[in-house]
Amino acid sequence: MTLAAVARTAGVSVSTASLAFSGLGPVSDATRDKVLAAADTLGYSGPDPRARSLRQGRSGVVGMLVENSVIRAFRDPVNVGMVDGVAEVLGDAGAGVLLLTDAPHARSAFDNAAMDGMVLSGCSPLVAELLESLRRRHIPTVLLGSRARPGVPAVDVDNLTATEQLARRLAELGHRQAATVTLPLDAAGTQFVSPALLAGAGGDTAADRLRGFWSVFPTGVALAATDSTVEEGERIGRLLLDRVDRPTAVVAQSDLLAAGVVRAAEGLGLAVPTDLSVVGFDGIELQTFTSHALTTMRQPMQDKGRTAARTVLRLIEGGRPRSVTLDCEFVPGTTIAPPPP
Amino acid sequence: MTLAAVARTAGVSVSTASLAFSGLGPVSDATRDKVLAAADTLGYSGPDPRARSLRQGRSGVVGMLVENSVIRAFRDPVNVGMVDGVAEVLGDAGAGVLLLTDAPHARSAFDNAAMDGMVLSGCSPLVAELLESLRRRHIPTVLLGSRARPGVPAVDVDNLTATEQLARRLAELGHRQAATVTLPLDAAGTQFVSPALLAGAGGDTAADRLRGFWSVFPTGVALAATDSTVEEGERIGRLLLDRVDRPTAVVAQSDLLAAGVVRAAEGLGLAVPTDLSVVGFDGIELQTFTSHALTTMRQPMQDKGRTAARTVLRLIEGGRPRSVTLDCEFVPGTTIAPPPP
DNA sequence: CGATTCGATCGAATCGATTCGAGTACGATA
DNA sequence: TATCGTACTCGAATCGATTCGATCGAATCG
Repeated sequence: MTLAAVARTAGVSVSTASLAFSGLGPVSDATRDKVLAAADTLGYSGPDPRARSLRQGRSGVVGMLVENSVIRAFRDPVNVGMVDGVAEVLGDAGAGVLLLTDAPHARSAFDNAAMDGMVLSGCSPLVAELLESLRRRHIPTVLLGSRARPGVPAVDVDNLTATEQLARRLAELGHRQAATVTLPLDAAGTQFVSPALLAGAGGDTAADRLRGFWSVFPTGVALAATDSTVEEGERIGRLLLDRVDRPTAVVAQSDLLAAGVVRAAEGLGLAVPTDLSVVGFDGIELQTFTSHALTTMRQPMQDKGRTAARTVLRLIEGGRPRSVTLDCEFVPGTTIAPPPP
Repeated sequence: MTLAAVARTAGVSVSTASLAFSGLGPVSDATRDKVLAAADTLGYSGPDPRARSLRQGRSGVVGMLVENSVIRAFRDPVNVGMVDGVAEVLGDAGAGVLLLTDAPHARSAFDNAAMDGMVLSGCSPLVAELLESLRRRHIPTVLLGSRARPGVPAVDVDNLTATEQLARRLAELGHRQAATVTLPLDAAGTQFVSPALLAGAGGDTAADRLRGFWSVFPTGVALAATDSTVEEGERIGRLLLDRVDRPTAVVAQSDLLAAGVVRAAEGLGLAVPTDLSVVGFDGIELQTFTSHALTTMRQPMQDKGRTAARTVLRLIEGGRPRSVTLDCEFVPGTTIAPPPP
């Protein structure tokens, strides 16, 4: 069923039929009715999106990349929130969301799909490569959760300052011996993070949060997780708490990691916050994970997604939107206290 | 940058350039090199997916619909697992996943996006309407988690039998007074579910699981949740446990709901499983939610997604794949015991 | 040496719409 | 009645590839 067939049946030209359907051009009521009637008779269900997108030069689809597999990415509510924000704004704009991962097997879809724009979230080691591919294809791109690049605006929170604020609270409570659990820092899976290593690192989330931590606790131990999960937080937490120089406070770079640290502490018979203070990052709803109200920094996940989507839409329309830094909000919680005497 | 420009620069015809690029036709090495060199010079990044999809009649995109908003859908790991399975298989096939919701604002994307096929998950009240739209557009569709329709195969587990097995375990332990918490049953948000109401219902997940429950406990009370969340499970759980005819066992239709019921019980000072037995459904990893190992029926979420994706791919290729029913596996857990004397 | 075959290349049709400029007919105005 | 304007309608170009059948040249075979 093509528009041509409908036009023939209705006894009008293809162009008129097109106008009648889209409701754009001046078409008499009689003609429009004829066309719609013919379409109905023939079971024509509207113009073929493929043809339309070729002609119009846009497909009405925006790609959204999340790190790792879908299942790993969406284990963290932060990613879910961001995708939700993106989907909401794009949906309102009549666009669809093509869900992509940086897994190797999804690469072909990434390279071959028709997309008008792209939201690249996370700081995958592949980002540079993917960006280059998108640049060659002239696909307007927005980074979500990493630093802007020339010609590629970014949407993020100020990770450094936010973490600094958290660390400062701990310092003000009297903590001198603090440690941190970072998000994955590099592809190599380094565990013990030294300042030297960080110097070479870029402006990733993990690196910025670590800088914020070190700006308050310059000698604090930093261990990197391999994933942002409760289990991994528990594992690293145990490593930290087993050290001879056991910290009195832990700054975890995500709430999931923080929940793991709390668990590790309780597993070792330490009370939170009396024996150990713990702060997280993200502000996801955690009642379901621990009985504590986690002290953390809430970041606006959905707003990040919405803003990224709006930014990419503006790019698609030819605008030159600027990068956006959104604000975090401190969540007091009940997992910090002065260090034990 | 078009293929035509590349062909001109390389001094060959467009058709030859196309053959050289796709690597399909017989092209001499010399020619191929010339074409690729020209492409490189001009910064041509491969054929335009829009044009290609028009000509080939397929876009390399398969839609996947989840219920509610992204954030609500992905609060339940079951949906995440299914999307992961779908993404995995489609990725391997070189296809992309267009993530759609049944929210009103996403409708335009649903109707206008170029898709070769569609996986409709859940039992949204809109399913009938969406199916009709897809039928008119001749988009091959697979249902995931609801009953097959004429011409539309489905992938699901045997919800009735699986729930029956769970209920039977409870009966065998001596329970006579059991209640159930169902997933949302209808758009109206009915809370107290009567057999009469169920008779009119279709073959939805919630209805089938309820039938399984009633086939063992014909007089058991059934309350419907409005959502599959821990909070909602706790709310309904309290309602059930406040009744004068307090049940000694609760069959929750999802693990999240079950976790909520466990919480409600503990909140009322009841011990699980001594005072109250609770079973769930799904087999998601719940260590993070309760200290109990939930007794439940594990359903293969990712496999459901994978199977649905394979089925839709077969449909796209013109095959006539059959509906598939996957198996569940009983997870003993520690939340059931004989009823208190 | 002529006929046959095969590999490489090309031209042109095609996918299904959108869109622009041109054209037509009708009614209104002077 | 002639002219102008308005409201519709149409034809044709275009988007950027893929693909089929035809052609051409060289190599192989009898």
